[in-house]
Amino acid sequence: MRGTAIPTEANDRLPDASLRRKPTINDVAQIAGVSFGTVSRVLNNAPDVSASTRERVLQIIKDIGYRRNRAATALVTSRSTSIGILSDGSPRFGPVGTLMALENIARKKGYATTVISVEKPYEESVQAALDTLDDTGVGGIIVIAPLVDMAAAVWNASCRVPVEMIAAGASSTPNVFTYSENQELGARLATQHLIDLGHTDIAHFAGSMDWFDGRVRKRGWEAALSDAGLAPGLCIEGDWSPRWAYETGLQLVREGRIPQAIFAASDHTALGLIRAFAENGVRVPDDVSVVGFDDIEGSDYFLPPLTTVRQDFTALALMSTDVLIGAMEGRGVDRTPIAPTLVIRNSSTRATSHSSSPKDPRNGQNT
Amino acid sequence: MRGTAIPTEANDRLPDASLRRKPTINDVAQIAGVSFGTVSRVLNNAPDVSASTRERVLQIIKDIGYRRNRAATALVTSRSTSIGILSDGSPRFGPVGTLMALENIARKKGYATTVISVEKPYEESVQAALDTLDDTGVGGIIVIAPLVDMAAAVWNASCRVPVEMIAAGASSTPNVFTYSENQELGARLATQHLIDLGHTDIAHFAGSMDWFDGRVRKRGWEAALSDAGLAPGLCIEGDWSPRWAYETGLQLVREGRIPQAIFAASDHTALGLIRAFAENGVRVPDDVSVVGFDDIEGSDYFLPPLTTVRQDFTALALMSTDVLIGAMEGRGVDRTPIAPTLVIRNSSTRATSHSSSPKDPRNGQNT
DNA sequence: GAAGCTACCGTAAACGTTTACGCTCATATC
DNA sequence: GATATGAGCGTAAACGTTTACGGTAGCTTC
Repeated sequence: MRGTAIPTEANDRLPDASLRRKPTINDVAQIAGVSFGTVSRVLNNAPDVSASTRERVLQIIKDIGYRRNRAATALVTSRSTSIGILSDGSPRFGPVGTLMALENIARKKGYATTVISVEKPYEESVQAALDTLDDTGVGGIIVIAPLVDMAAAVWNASCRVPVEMIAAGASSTPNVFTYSENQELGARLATQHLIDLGHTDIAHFAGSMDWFDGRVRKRGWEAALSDAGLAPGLCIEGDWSPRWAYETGLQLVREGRIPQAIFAASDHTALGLIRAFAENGVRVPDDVSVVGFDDIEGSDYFLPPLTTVRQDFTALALMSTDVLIGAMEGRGVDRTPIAPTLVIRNSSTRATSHSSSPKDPRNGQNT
Repeated sequence: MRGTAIPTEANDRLPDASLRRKPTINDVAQIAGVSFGTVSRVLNNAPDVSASTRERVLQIIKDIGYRRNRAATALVTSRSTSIGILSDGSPRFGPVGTLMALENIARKKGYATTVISVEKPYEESVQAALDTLDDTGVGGIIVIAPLVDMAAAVWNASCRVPVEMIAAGASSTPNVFTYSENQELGARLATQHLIDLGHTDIAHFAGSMDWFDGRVRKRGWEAALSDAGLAPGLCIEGDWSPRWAYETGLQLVREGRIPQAIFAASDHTALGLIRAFAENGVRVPDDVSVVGFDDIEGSDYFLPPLTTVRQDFTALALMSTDVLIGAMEGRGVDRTPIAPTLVIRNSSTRATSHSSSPKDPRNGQNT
C-alpha cells in the first residue's frame, strides 16, 4: 500500500525486537547485576574492576549486542572518533587515490571518516565545509588540496579542530600542518632516469600551475637538469588533459622540434602526447623517450607501456593520519615525506647517437 | 619570504577567543533575555514565538556564531541528517565514480556522508561496517556493491536503518532496495552498434562473473545478438584487467581466430586487447572493431580513440539518494533505472566484405 | 585492635539539545 | 464581569554516556 517497489514492508521482517530499541549501558548493568558505572569502566577498560566482573559484563555485552552510543559519548567527552576529509570534487587520480587510502587507514585506526567535497569559488565553500565538518563532530580534518586556490582558502579559514593539509610541496603554517608525498623527488627520479639514459635535451610537458602537483613536478625536473649541468629544455604548461597534450604534441611535430626525451607531468599527458607522435610516425621510445607520472591503471598497457612514477598513497595515508591524530591528542608527531618510486617500462630508452641531434623529426614515416 | 605566493600571514588572524569554546543554546538565550526553550523553538522554526523575538534571537545567533551541537541533537532525537556509504575498497572506475557523485548529491541535499569500505571476507566485514555506520548515527545507508559476494553479505545482514544497494541488475529484497544504472542496456547499445555496422561475428571479452557488472554486460551482449537473430560469438570471461585482456588477445592472434568485432567489458579490457593486436599487426578498427565500456579518462586518446559506453553517475546518485531519503522519511519513492549512452569514436568501423570471413588474421604485419 | 591502605564498586552531576507540559496574560465571548 | 481561548513563553525531564567522588569490605601493619 505504500509506494512502489519500495520495501517499506521491510519493517515487517523486523530485525528482531532486541534490535528495535538499542540496548543501553543500563540494560547491560541491570543484567549483569552491577551499576552502570562498572559497565562504563569495562567499556573504557579502566582499572578498578575485578577480572570476573569484567568477564561477565563483556559476555553480556556480546550476548545482547550492546553498542556504545557515539552521540552520547561525543556529547560528554566532546572528543570524537571520527575525522573529516575535505577534498576537491575532482575524480582525478591523485586525489581519489589519497581519499580511498585515507578512509582505509583511518578505519583501521578506529576512526570513522566523513568526507565532503568543495567547489569553486573556494573562499566560501571551504569555510562552509570546515564548519559543516565541525558540526558533525569530527576531531580533526584532513584537507586534500591539490589546487593552490583551495589551499589558500584553507589558510584563510578558521577552525576549532586541528586541520592538516595534503598539498605537495606547500608549507605548513601555525594553523594548518601540511604534509605530502615528495613529488619533487618523483620528478627528479623521472628526469634523472632520462639523463642516465644519455639524453641531454629533455623537455617537460607540465601540468597546470594552478596545482601544487604541477608546480612541484616542474621544479623537480628543473632541479635534476641543473644538478646534472644540463640546460633546461623546452617546458610547456598545460592542464593535465590528454587533449591538451595531443594538440601540443601535434604542434611540436608540425614545427619539427621534437626533443630527445620528454618528462610528462602525468600519465594522461603522456597518453595524448604519444598519440600525437604515433599518428605522425614519431616512434616512442625510438625517436623520443617519454616518461609519465602517476602509474594509472592501464599505463602498463599503453602503446608502448609507460615508464612512470608511482606514489604510495597507503604510506601517505598512514603518515598523515598519524600526524592528525597526534595533533588531535595534543601530541606532536613528526614524519618525513614519502618517496615515490620510478617504474621503468618501455617508453624510455637509451639515447642513440644520431638522435642526439634533435633537429630531424619525422624520421620514421607513418608506420 | 615563505615559498611561492603563499599567504602564511593568514594565521595571524587567529580564530578569535569566542571560537574557543562553542556557544550553547543557553548563551544565546541569556543574551537574548529569553529562555533556552524559546531559542530551541526558533532553531527548529516551531510556532509559538513572536516575530520580534524570533528576529532578535536569530540576530544574536549570527552575531556570536552559535552552531547547533549535532551530538546533543542526535542524542535526544535519535534521528540524523547524515547518510552512510558502504563501498568495496576498490579504486575501480565505476565504484569510485558512483561514490564521488553520491557524496556530491547528498551534500547538496543537506546530508553529510560518512563512508566506510569493506574487504573480504564480506560476511563479517559488511555486518561490522553496517553496525559502525549505524553507531555514527546515519539515517540510512547506501551500499555500492559491485561484487556478488558483497551483495550477498548485505542481504544476509541486519540493520536498523534503511539500506539501499547499488548493484547492477540485482534484485531488491524486502530488506534492501536495489537500484542501478541499466548496464544491460549499455551493453546492448554497444553490441547493437556493432551489428548496425554490419558485423555478424561479434565476440565478448567479458568481465568477471563475480561482479554484477560483468554478468549484466554479458547478458546485454547475448540479448542484442539473439534479438538480431545472430549466433552468439566467442565469449571469454576475465577479470577486467588489461593484463588478462592482453594475454588472451595474444592467444587469439596465435590461434588465428580473431573475430570481426569485439565488445570488451571495460575500457581497460579494450586497452590490453588493442595492445595485443597492435603488437601483432592486427589493426583496430580495420581488421577488428572494438568497443569498450566505461569511458574512462583518456579513452578518447587511446590508439585508436575508443568507442565506448558512458554511465551517468550523477543521475544515478540523484535517483538513489531520492530513494534512500524517501525510505528514511517513510515515504516510498519510485525511480526508473538510468540509461547509459554510447560514445562513438574510432575503434569501431563498418564491416568490410573480406573481413566478413574471419579466417585470416595477421593480414598486416608488424607495423 | 585501631589505623590505614587497597581493590572494587556505586552515585551524582554534567554534556547540549528536544519535547511535553504548564503557566500567564491579553483578548474575545456571552 | 466571569469564562473560555490562544499566543507566547518558561520549566522539567529525558537522551546515553563519562568523570569525579565517595563508600565499603577485606587485608595489612604496628
